[in-house]
Amino acid sequence: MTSSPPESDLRSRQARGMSVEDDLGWALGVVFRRYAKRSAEALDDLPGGPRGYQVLATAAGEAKRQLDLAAQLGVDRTVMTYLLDDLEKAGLVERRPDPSDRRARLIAPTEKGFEALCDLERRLQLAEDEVLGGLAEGERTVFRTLLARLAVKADAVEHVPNACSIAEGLDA
Amino acid sequence: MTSSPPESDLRSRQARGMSVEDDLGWALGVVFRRYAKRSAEALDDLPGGPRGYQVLATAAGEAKRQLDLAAQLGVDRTVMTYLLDDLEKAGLVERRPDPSDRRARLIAPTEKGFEALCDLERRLQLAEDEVLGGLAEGERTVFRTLLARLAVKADAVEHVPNACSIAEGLDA
DNA sequence: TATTGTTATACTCTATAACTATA
DNA sequence: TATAGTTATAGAGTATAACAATA
Repeated sequence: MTSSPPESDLRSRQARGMSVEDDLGWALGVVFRRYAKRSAEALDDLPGGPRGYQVLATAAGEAKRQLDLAAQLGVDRTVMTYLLDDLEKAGLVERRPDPSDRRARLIAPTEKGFEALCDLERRLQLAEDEVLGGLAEGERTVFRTLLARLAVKADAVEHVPNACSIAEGLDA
Repeated sequence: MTSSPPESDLRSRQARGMSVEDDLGWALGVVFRRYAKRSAEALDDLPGGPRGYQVLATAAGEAKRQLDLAAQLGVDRTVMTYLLDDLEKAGLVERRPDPSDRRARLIAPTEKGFEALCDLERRLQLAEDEVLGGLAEGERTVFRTLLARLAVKADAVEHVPNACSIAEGLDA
């Protein structure tokens, strides 16, 4: 490996007199990458890693068609094919024919898939706890609450019809 | 474009009875991606995008050698070469010979680079404000503070010598 | 002999296009 | 004609390896 000799980004920022507290982007990136890294480790043996988990978790609620699953998780439908190939090979999900449309396949976790999901969720919980390790119990709650509000807002904004799609709908 | 028909991830989670507040990973991902998207838009015309900005901002403090810059930002040294090629072509940074080592190059923003940096920082501030838009003023401060503490902790943990490197140092 | 920086090459991930089978 | 899913292919982005110049 040639890259990333781990020198602290923080140290140099402080040396330059920049206030860390003022840089949302830096903090957000560090925390997110740390969580991403920890959860990727937790999901290491799962085909598709974090995305394999998302597929498993999403399909666990109710059997979903491949294309819907892809749309929901924001992955390309071709990627979804590969992802499901691997998960199916590992015996974690199965493709069932959709009785109402013979072109479509319904994706559902197998029994083994459900068991794996339980275990994975427990491991992810540990990763979360580790990331929040710097905060006291009460602070964690506050942080989670505020973050969740930002996320809900961001999620809504991102999916709200924009000016263009509204305009398209209007010219009827 | 075939991918990502924007259906709300949130809606489906709620339909499944999962509590959003409990899922740190989901919230962190949504908020981070939203910030990443907004800041990428803000840095659209800058060679290298967000990473070009990081290079510019880091080199602005004091001229740095390419390899140090690469290590600090966690990018491969070969990627740094391409990045600097583009930034130099745009007239934003210059490679100066290091007087103390003729192999090395010191990277420093040009005057144009400094001007661009000012403008970019202003644009990034707007992106930050947009992401934090869901919170009241006092809440923003709390959120920033808690996030910063997590980030500082995570940054330290990530760069602290681990058991292996400590052991290596011991057998002297 | 080791290190800085460059270049060429290979690999990984993802998207595009073309295909089949249904509708 | 349009859609669900598959496959093959091409395209970014990134890393690996070999190289020249210097230490």
